[in-house]
Amino acid sequence: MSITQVILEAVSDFVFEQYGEDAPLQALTLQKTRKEFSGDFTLVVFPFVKITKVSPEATAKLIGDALIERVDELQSYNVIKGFLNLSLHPNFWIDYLARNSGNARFGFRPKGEGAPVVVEYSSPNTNKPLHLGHVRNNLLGYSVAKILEASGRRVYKVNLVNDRGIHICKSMLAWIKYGKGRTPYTTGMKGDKLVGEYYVKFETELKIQVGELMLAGYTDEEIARKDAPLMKEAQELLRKWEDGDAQTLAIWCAMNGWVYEGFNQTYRKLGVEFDKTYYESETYLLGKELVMEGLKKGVFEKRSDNSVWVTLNNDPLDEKLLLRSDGTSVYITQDLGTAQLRFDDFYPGEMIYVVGNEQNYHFEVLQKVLQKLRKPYADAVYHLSYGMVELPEGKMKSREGTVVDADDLFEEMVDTARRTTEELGKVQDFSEEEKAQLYNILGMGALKYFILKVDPKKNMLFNPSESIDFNGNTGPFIQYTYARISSILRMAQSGKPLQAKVQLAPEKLNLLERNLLRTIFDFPGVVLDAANAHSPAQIANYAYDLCKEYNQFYHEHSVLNEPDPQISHFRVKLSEMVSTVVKNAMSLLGIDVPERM
RNA sequence: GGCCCUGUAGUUCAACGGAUAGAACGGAAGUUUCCUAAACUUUAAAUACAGGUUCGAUUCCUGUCGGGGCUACCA
Repeated sequence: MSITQVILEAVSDFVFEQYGEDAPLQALTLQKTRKEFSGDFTLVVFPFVKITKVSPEATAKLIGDALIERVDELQSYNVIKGFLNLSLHPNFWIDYLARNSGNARFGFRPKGEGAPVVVEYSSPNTNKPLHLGHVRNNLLGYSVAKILEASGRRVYKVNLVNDRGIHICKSMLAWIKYGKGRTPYTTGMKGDKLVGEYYVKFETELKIQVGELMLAGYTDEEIARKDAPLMKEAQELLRKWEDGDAQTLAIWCAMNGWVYEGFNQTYRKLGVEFDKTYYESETYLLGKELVMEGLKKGVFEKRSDNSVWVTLNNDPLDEKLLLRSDGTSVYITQDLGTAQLRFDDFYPGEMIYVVGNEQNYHFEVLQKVLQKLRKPYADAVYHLSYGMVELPEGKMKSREGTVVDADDLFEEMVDTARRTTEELGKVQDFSEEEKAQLYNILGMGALKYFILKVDPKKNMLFNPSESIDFNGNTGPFIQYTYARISSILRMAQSGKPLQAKVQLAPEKLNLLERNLLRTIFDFPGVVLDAANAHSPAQIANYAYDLCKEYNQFYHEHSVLNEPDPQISHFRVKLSEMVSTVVKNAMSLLGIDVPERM
C-alpha cells in the first residue's frame, strides 16, 4: 500500500471512529503541497467541516493530530486556513530512493492480463505526402500507445491505409496521362512526393477543364466539375478498379508501392511503428457485408435508387448514407468493416482511433451505427480527437501551398540542432556519425516535445518562420538535463560500478533533494493519469517540472565536489534516479535522450 | 440555422472545484577560478463579458461576444 493510501485510510478511519460518519469519498484525496508552503502532501479539509462542526482550522488540527498518532511515517504537519500540510519523516524519502534506485522500469507497470487496447493512428491517404497534421497524429498515437503500455495494458498499434477510392484514381489518371512513365527509380524522387505531384496535377488540369466548361455556358462550378472529362475518366478508372481490371490494378499496385516506400522512410524518421497495417482495399467489402446485415436486421433502409441509409436518433434530418446507389462504399462503410476486423483480430476492450476533431461527428455516427447493429464492441470505440495544427494565417491548405511537409520539417529541425550545437562547440570530439545521431535526437526531440506538450484536444499553433526553440520549456532542455546527469554518472563511476547502497542521515537531507524525491514519487501516478486521459501532454509537463527542479538542485548543490562522501554518494544516486525517470518519461513521448550534448 | 470544440501575460503553453493563476519565449537586470551557461537568479505582465451554483469557480451551469470545426452518394 502506498503512503498516500495509508494516510487517506487513516483519515477515513479517524472520521468514522470519531463521528460515526463515512468521510465524503470525494474529499479523500491528497494533493502535492505547493512550493511556497512546507509539507509533502496536502489534505483540503473544507469538506470535513460539515462533519466536525468546527472551523476549518480546528478541523485540520484534529485530523493532523490523529494522523501523527496513526501514521508512523508522518513527522509533522502545519495548518494554513483549511489546508492541512503533512510532512513525512526524511527517512521515508531516503528509504524511498533506496527502494527504487536501480529500477530501470520505475513508473511502468508490468503487462496486465486484461483485454488489450488497439490504437489506430496515422491512417494516411496514398495520394499525398505526410504533413505537419499527420505528424501530430503519429506522435500522439505512438505516445498514447506507449503510455497505455506503461500503465499495464497490452497494446496493439495499427495503421489503416486509405489506399483506394476516387482520390487515388485521380493521381493514377494524371500519372497515366502526364507521367511519361516517371518512377521514383528513374527520377530519384521520394515515392509519396512523386505520386502527390500527380494528385496536384490532376487538380490543376481539372481546373482548366472546368474553366473551359464555364466559358462554354456552365453556370454552376460544382456541376462543371462533375461533368469535366477528367472527372468522368477518374470515375471510370474507379469502376475499372472495382471490377478488378488487371492493368488498372497493376498501376495501382505500383504507385501505392512507391508511396509506401516513401511513408516508411518518414515513419522511420519519426520513430513510429505498427503491429499491423490494414488496407482499406481489404476491408471495404466486409463493410458492405455489415451493411447488408443491418438491412436484414431492419435497422437500415434501402431506398428506391438502391442506396442504403440509417436514421439516427429517430431524427429524419439525421440520416446517413451507408452505401451509394451504385453499390460502392463510402468512408463509413469501410470503417464498419475495419472495426469488425479489428475486433476479430484482437478482441480488444478498447479501440482507440487517433483522428482529428473535424471528424467528431463521423465517429459519433460510427458508434451509433455499430450500436444499431448490436455489435459487442460498439462501446469499445473511443475517438481520440485532437485539435488541428494551425499556421499563423490559419488552417493549412494544400490548394494554397501552405502545407508544412513532414520531411522538410524534420530536415529543418535537424539542421537547426546542428547549427545550435556547433555554435556551442561541446562535441568537437564526436565522430561524424555520432554528430549526425545527436543532431537527429535533438532536432526530432525538439519537434516531438513541442507538439506533445500541448493538450491533444486543443488546437495548436505552429509558426514556420520562427523555428522551434531549444531553450526553456523544450525537448532539448530536458535532454540537456539528462546529458548533464549522465556526465556526472560517468565521472562518478570512472571505471568501477556505482555502489548500489543508498544511505543518508536524515538530518542531511536538504530541501531541494526532498523536493526532487517528492516529484519522483509522483511519476507512477502521472503515468496512470496520462493513460486514463490519453494525454502525452501530462507526461511532457511532468518531465519538464522534474528537470526544472533538478537544474535548481544542480545549481545549488554540488554532487561530486561535495566533501561529505555519504552526501555525495546519495546525490549521485538521486541524480541517477532522476535520469531514469527523465529517460522513461521521454521514452513515453518517443523522444530519445543523449548521453552527451 | 443546428450540433461540437475553444477563449488565461505581447506570444506559445500549464493549473483532479482549492491556498497569492504557474512556466517558457520576448522585454529589463544579474550569475561562470565550481560536476556541461541548451543552465540558474531577480523583475514587469493575463483568466473575453454578465449572471448563477458553492465554504471556495480559470475550471461546473446559463446568456452575450470572439475563434475553429462539422452538418457531402469526399475522405
